[in-house]
Amino acid sequence: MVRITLPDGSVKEFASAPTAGEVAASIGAGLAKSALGARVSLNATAGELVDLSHRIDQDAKVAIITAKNRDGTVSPDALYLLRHSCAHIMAEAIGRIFPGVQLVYGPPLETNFYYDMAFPEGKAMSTEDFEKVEAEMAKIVAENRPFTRYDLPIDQGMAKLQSEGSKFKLDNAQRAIDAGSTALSWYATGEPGKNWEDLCRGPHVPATGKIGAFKVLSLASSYWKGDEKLDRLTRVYGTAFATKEELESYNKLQDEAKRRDHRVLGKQLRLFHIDEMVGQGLILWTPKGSIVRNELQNFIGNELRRQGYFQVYTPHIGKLDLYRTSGHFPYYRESQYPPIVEHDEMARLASEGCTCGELSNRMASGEIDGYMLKPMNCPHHIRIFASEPRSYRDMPVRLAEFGTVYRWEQSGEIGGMTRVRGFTQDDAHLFVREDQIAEEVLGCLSIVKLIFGTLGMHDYRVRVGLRDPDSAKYVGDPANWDKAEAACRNAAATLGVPYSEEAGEAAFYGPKIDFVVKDVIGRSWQLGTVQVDYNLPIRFDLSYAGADNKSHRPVMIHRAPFGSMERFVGVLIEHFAGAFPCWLNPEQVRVLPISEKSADYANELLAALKAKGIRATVDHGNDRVQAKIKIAAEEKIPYMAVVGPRDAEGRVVSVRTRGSMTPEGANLGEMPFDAFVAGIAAEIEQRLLSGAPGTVQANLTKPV
RNA sequence: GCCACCGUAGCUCAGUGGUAGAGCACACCCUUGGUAAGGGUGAGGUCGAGGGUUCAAUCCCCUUCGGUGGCUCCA
Repeated sequence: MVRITLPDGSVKEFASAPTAGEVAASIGAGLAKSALGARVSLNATAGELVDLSHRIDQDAKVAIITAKNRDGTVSPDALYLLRHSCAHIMAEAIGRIFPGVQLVYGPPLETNFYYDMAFPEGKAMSTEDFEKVEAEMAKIVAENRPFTRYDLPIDQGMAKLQSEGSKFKLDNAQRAIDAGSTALSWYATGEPGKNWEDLCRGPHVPATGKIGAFKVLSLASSYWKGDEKLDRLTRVYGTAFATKEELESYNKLQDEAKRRDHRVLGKQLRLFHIDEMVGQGLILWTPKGSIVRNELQNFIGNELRRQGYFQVYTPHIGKLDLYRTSGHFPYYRESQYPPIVEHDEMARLASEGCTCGELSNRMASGEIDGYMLKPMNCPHHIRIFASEPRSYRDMPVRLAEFGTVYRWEQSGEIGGMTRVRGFTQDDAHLFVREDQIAEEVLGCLSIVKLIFGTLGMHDYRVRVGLRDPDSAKYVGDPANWDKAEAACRNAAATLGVPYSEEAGEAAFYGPKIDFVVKDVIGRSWQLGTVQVDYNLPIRFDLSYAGADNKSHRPVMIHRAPFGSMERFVGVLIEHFAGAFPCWLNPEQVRVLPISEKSADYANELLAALKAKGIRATVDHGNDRVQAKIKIAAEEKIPYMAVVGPRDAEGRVVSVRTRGSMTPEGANLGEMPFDAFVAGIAAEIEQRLLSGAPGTVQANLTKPV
């Protein structure tokens, strides 16, 4: 007797061990038909995802997986099964088109799946083959062949793999054995021995026909086991859903993501430019993007003054010796631009016949000096701190600078504004007494909180990087580490958002708090960071005079709430989909005269707006208003002031937003001339988000 | 850095072994129109760069630069 408990709490009893499919059938024929798999739990855990053919030989909780949950939401388990199964179908299809392809590994992912394969020498798949592959896949799906599992004991299974001669599958099997598997399983798409099959631990949907919709997405390369020294593989991405509708909405989402992509919007809205002639990964801030950046810098600058920071300026280069002391040179040589050597030195070395290799070595050893583009701002700031004697009364000393740094990123990693070779950090270094760490870290976080709150960015992750207790790579006194870690943890807790503590994620010099956001295509980016540092003060032998008249070592806090201006603005473009709130927007109001007859009134409004420091223009073109509206809306200008003879007569403006796609909804109606100007000014002054209470938009649309 | 794909007008893209096309943007003219594109005319390209094959290359081949998607990396 096997007792099966269903999710609603009801219990079914079976005389002999049923398969998951039989359990489904016992509940109803409809369920049996739509079932894709089951989740079986022997204890209180979430349980294991299994095939419908899986036999349940003891009492268990069983949930039958169908494409949609009972509440109509899409089941992640169902997608997992569909995609895992579709990976097999795609592999079979590709195998038909490219005989001799070796399979490596094909897992399902969050929104898609891939299959890594090794193509025979000289053969390669291209995106042009996608149609052919999809056509083959469609055939396999139409044949509705069952996924049939069979198990072999390890020795037989390994012998089978040996004879087939795939080192990749042999390795997969070996890893499964190492992980404790007692048998190896295969899945045939149809009949074992007759149809296509793959070593696979499963589970799968019952038959190929369950794949309602699929698509081959893209082609990429990967390394076997992610190791660049091992075989290079071809990775084919695809995705699958239970229905065509789901695939369509997935496609729509991808299009939407593309529309929000900061690289696309940045070009469309002329926010920044990357120029071949200037160099990869080097951002040129155009006038419009510069306005956004400037507003952000002013915003944070105000807060820094309030918190007692001192603004400093430092040059873009520094002597190699500075970086030998800080430890950046030569150890991080790979990620820095090569050093700059002076004319005389170069001439002398050339006459000696010094090779590049020698030059490099002699620089590393300190025999030759030169300058380096700064990879970080801290060394310069440290020298400012060290430039005068410091007393415990002066502490903390907070030095802030929008400092531009340069790093040599691999060419394949550079892209858009989020990964660049030159970027400006909203950097600051706080030189603090040990007893001030906790409070100062809190102060740093309050800035981050203010920024994220003001910009309405709530979808971020906080990571507290702690030291790995088993590692000896960390510098400093363990007792200090404990205190610093506690300070970071407590500070993170004040943010009111969930945070994760990650052991081993600390820098070697101290613990840190990182803020991580995702971009539209799901890539994670670290933005702001706060790091406690015990190391650099030692390397630079920093000190201050204590109350006891003895010399004490300060602790440094590195912090950059935005991270880098480039990356932050890139993420911000995507966050707002280019529609910046009024205070950040390059153009805040566009005045749209109905015709030339209203030109004077339009100019009067423009002058009044400009007098308040509002960024406004007039569209005096001979287009009709409809066209002017379309242009302004496409430029994502928050407010349009439509003015015609009626408005001039009543001294009002007709306000419209770039608003929604419903034209009527974006037309806000009339507002007195002075109230409009004052309303916009107030909205900017308070840095309100678009549509937030207090904005012109909200005031005009609020119910009477 | 590695692999695949891509590079044609300011932008988005079509196209061909016989020296190029659309839409939008731009300029000018007509139109003065009340909430997401009125109409006409025109200008604009060394087809990313260098080399090769060919009677002939934007198209085929090689190299190079740049972009995209991944992999690897990221103090």
